[in-house]
Amino acid sequence: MIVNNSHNDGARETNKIKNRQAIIEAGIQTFIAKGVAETTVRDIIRSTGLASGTFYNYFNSKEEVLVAIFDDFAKEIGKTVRDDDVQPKDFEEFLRIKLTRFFKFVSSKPEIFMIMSNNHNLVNTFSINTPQFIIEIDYLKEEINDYIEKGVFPNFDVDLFALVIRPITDSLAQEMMSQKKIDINKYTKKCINFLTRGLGV
Amino acid sequence: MIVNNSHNDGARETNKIKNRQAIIEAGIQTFIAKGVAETTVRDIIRSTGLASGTFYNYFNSKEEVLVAIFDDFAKEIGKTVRDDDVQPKDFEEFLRIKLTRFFKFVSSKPEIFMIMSNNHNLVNTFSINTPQFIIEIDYLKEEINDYIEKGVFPNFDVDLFALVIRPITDSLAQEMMSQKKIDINKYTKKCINFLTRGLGV
Amino acid sequence: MIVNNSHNDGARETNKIKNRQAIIEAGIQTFIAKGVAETTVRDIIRSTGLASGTFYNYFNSKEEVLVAIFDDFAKEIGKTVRDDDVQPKDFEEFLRIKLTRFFKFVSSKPEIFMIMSNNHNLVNTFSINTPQFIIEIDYLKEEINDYIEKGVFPNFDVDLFALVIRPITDSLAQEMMSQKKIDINKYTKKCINFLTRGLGV
Amino acid sequence: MIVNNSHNDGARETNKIKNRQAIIEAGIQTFIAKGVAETTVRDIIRSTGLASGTFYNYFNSKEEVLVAIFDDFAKEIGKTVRDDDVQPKDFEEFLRIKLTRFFKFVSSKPEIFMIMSNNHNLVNTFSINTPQFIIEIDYLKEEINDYIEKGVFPNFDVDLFALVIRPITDSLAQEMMSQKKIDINKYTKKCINFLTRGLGV
DNA sequence: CATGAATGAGAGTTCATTCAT
DNA sequence: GATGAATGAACTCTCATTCAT
Repeated sequence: MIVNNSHNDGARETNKIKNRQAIIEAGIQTFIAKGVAETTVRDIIRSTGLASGTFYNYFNSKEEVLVAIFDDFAKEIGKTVRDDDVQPKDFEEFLRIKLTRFFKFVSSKPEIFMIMSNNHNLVNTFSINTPQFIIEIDYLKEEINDYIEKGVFPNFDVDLFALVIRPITDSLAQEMMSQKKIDINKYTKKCINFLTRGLGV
Repeated sequence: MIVNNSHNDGARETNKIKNRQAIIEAGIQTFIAKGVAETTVRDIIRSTGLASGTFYNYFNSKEEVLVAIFDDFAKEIGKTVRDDDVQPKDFEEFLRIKLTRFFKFVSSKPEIFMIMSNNHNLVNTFSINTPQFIIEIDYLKEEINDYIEKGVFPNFDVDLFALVIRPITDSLAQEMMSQKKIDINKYTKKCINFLTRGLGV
Repeated sequence: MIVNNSHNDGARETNKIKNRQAIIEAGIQTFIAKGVAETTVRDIIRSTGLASGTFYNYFNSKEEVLVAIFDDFAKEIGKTVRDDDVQPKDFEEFLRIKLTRFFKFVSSKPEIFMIMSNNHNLVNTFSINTPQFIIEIDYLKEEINDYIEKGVFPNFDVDLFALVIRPITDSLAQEMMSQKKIDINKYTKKCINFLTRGLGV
Repeated sequence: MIVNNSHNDGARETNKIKNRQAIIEAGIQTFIAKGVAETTVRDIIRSTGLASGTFYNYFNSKEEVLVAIFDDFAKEIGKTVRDDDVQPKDFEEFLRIKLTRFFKFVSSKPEIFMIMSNNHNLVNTFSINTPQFIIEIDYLKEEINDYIEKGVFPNFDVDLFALVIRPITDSLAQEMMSQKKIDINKYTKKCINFLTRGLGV
């Protein structure tokens, strides 16, 4: 038996990334199809075509896959929303920029909301927190506090903002995604209005 | 000869109610202690002292217990918040009455929030919808619409209210319950302020 | 509530017989519907409307019900086939009388064959022996031996007859019952022919 | 680049065959010892020494094991009875060859008949049809029809033969196996006689 | 690093049976 | 004799995880 064992490490590395991504994709599809609680590691790995043992080279449990999915999502949302040279002239413009990007992103990646609004058992989960989400919210707070310090935004209850921004945008996003016609503009406006007035900014 | 043919089923009936309640209580404690996903039917039944088979005379799965817990909670919240002869003179007063009761009730019955903010796996906050919650929110909408029709409240976006009231109060309640000193007044005010202004009422 | 509890024993006795019969009927239907192996005591008692505990006043297991069904069947078959003043002039006529009655009876009471030819699991049972069947076959042997002694029938291998009569008639009966048009005459003749010649009578 | 990708699966493959056979053997012994209805999957797997979960890598239920046992038996019987260059000069010789082999085989492999004539519940003799038995009987019919076409056998009711051959040989085999002294010759002759005459060949 | 059969703890569930009413 | 909820042993089956190849 002759084996060419001189794998260049680039190929191996690529394959690792590919497998990890395959597991995550399979996880998304399986969580949507069966619901989180009903999904097993076997379900996920089965739909990748990889061997069951291979799963454990990448994750230790389906929960880790779930967190990876949400964290990836949070990171992407963060990057999308953040990545910016534009200087808003006030809080409303700030929100308009951020929220437009958020709702756009969500409508282009509906999977996360399909995972959350599953109808597979009697319990309908509608919000999940993972470490990355907390980081992203913290980053947002900092950014706002900067603007307040610089006098671009007036002073307001940023902690309250940080507390409600996720539940409110999640609710609106889920509502939006459940509509036949997805009207990003409408939900963005609604959200800006509600938040600026609610926070008195 | 006189025979009471009801087999003295009063006792039996009473026992059935007692057992059902025991399972629900055990469910609450176990969900808090182990987290929903990690709880098994056996965990619940074990801590009731009943036989394992007895569980299935009352529920078909732990999810059914979970729903029973949340539905009971929703019903109680609903009853507490609703039960009312007081006529509010405006929306702010209406919210003050309702939200005060809500936060009071929550602080007297923290179990549901302890179930929701579990830290047992990597996913550490979630929120749950059950049929009864939907019913209660619907009831609230009707009540508000009545007041709008009567001219007591001005016209505003009641659907938006219905959409955000749960996530916002849940977030605030969880925040409140995680504090050392529970300040019902503070959270009530914060919430009234945010909602009245946010909705422009 | 007033109840006349002075049951005359006749009524009670009647009720016992009625309940027993109800259980047997329910057993037949359930065995046909679900297959013997898959049927539980609860399945049987459920479809009688009686309480589960009541079952045990009549039978100790589903197998006892099964045996009761088959034994009743064997007894009835026996009575039908036996009940006779007619003196056959030879073995062929003897068989004609008996087998005609047998196939007629079977076609009027197909339940037993529906129990045996169930398709509920991979295993297709096609013959079941119970004590009463053995008794009935013994009785038949005696009758034949009498006729042989009296010189009405010639001498032949009655033990072989006793051994094959059940499997052969069962097979033919099942074949007959599976046809669209049930032709009693055809199967009777086929059977007489086969047996008289096979046994050399 | 040449890779032997078979992971030395020869050993693995061998082990799979060994395990499957072990389960079948354990099934035979357990069915004999406890009766089919009373045997559980656990009983079978326990007496193999394999882990309980391993059972389900091979079979889905005890019934599948039972069918495997009977099908293996049917296949072996078929091969034994069939495998032949000898040209019989008539139906009697044909039967003599086949039935001798059948009764010999049965007496060398009594397990199947021990499974069928269990005394573990009140029902104490039964017979089982599996796909392979049907195939083997069909094969036998074809063979006979060939000989009839060729004029080696006279025309006779082959369907009747196919219908009764199993029940009759089963009955005789069971009778034979229950004797202290197993007289293959006697039962073969009895069977040939009965069948040739019964079918008028 | 991938494979996939074996493992065995343990989850869910059933169900014959009991027994207080 | 009838009732039917409670019992708990025991069954079926799953599934995360391991590990030899």
